[in-house]
Amino acid sequence: MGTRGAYDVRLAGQGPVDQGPGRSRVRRVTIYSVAQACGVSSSTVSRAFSRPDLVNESVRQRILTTAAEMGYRPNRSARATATGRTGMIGLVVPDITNPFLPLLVRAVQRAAGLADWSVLLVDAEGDPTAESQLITQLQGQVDGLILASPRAHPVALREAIRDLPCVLINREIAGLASVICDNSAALASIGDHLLEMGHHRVALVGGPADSWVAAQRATTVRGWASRAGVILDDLGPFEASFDGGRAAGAALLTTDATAVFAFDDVMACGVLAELARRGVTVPGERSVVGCDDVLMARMVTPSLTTVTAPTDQLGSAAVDLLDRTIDEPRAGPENRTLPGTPALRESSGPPATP
Amino acid sequence: MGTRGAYDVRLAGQGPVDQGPGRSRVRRVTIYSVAQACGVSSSTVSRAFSRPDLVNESVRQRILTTAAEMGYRPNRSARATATGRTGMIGLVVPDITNPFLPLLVRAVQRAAGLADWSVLLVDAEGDPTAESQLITQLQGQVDGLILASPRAHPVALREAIRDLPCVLINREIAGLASVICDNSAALASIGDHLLEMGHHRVALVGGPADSWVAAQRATTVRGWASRAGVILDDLGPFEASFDGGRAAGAALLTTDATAVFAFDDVMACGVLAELARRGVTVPGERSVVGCDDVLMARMVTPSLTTVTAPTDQLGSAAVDLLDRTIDEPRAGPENRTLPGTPALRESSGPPATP
DNA sequence: TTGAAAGCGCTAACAA
DNA sequence: TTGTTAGCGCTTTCAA
Repeated sequence: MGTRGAYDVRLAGQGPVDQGPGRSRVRRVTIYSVAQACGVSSSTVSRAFSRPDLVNESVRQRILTTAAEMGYRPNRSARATATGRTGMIGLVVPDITNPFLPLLVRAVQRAAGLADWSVLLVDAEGDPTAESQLITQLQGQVDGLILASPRAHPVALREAIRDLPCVLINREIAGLASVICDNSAALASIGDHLLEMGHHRVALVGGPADSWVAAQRATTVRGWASRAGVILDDLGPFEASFDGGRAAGAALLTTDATAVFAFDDVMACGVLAELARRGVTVPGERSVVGCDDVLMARMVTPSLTTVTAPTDQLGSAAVDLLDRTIDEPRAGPENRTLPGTPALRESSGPPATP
Repeated sequence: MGTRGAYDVRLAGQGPVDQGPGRSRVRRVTIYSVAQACGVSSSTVSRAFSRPDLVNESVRQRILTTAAEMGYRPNRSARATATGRTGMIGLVVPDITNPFLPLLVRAVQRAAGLADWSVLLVDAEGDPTAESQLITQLQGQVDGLILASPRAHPVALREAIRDLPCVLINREIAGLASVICDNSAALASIGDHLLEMGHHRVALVGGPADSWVAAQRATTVRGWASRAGVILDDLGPFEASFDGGRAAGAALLTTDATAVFAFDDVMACGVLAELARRGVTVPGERSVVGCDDVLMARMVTPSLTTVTAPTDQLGSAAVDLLDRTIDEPRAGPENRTLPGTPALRESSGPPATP
């Protein structure tokens, strides 16, 4: 006799159901109780939910109705033990207080929800080594991983990931799938615009030295400057924070650059604040350009010229790639690139003609 | 013979283990493989991880070592089916792009992590009715719920929560546990400070009409004003957003108030921006006070006088209460109140004497 | 289209 | 302190 047989018998009985060791919850609604109420077998109820096509339409309707009446909710854990899939993906972010990340989190959650996935968010609180530890802890708890611009060392990352399907956002590591926001065209276009307005000397405020994104953006700006024949003051690296931006603002004033590309919007806000503190006008005396287009970029005064990241597409592309990686683990890692778009606002304008 | 017996036999055999229907993953490391490698029973391995005190020290060490070597990771889903506990809590936020929430999310995650809980973050994207739906979907997936300043209707909330243990943050609903940030003392103290500096007419920029927090803060400010004998211009309600703040800024200029309490920092930033746009100086012509002390409050120019919320304590108190609610479901709901603290910055000062 | 039965990996009574 | 065993709620063969 199978284990289930005994259970069925008990369920049919009158006495209180022994919920097993250590449990004393209210009797839960399971496929068995629904099955009994419908006069069908538990397998049919199971199928009604997970393989609806395999069940007679009218029977299915009946099951769905009574299940709803009884308040049945499939037990995800049980399903997970049976199928080997948890239906969850881990989303690891380096620092949830970075205002770009909530936008990305929302995008990922939305896309994941459409594919009926839950998202386990994990915040490394700005500590790169924590990233790999947290990933290790996610092993066995999720079906796959999305790592948003991870800062951890590639070797540590690989080790932590093991053979969990994984997609990177805004970072490339050989052998792993990734979704990249390419800001080169947008930054070049903003650069050209600055040039047209009369900026012939431009500064670059570099982000952290170990940041993949910072390196990308720096390369882009340097490339544009040399192509455009613009003198570039290469400042940094700075910490990618508001205070880092203030330091950069101070450094900027030691140069003759009339415009500046900051690593991201947060730093650009720091630059704006420092310039304001010192009575330097924007865009009159200096034009300031950010990157990402976080909510704050519209809120500061003057509002920030920046590059809008395609957050929603980044999120859904990441989920999409992860989906494939999970379904076909042996397919080579796919990489996708999405362009940012320029957003010209108040912080850029023609330089004051002295 | 129990189900396990058959499995053990198979494991001991040579042929490839049938991973069950639909599965073709690499053979996973389970307590059984570890047990076999150690020459102990699977229960001992299980205990070594979940009840270490019940296992002989030396045996335990051996198990832990070989488990680590083999790369064993406990399967949370299996544990969950067996114990009826998922080890996860759901954290529902009304709108993750509200800059106060990432701080709270981090606090909750940190506290939860210490209690060995994972956090399933769910974002209602600003839609109050979505909140209850999302909560319903969490049923059977989490052991408990933390609802951060939920906006949904109490009846809908109750229905969605059912008998899931639940703790509210910054909202009170009869019968549910809650953790509240009480800003009344801090706001009154800031108010007194304004008064001392010579502000005798003050405006209140109210948040959304259906917001519990907005109602609390409004009541507090009104109470302070009447006690202090200050004329209060009661503006609003406004949308709790940057643009709502701008609208409020415009409305503020129709009054003679020299200082303003905004519902929260985001709105205060909107007020600042609108005043700046119109060439009104802060704090010279108007003083502006926010609430929450989000990161942005330090970043704007002038920096924002506000009330600092005890984010970390809110998070750990919520987790703590949830812990109790889960362990003792029949204990009455506990409520805890934590005070905010005043943060005087640049946006408040003596009114210009014309 | 359905049901019986075995099994997912783990826990926890119970007995030894 | 350890092993035996039944069971958690679900999925999925296999046979009917």
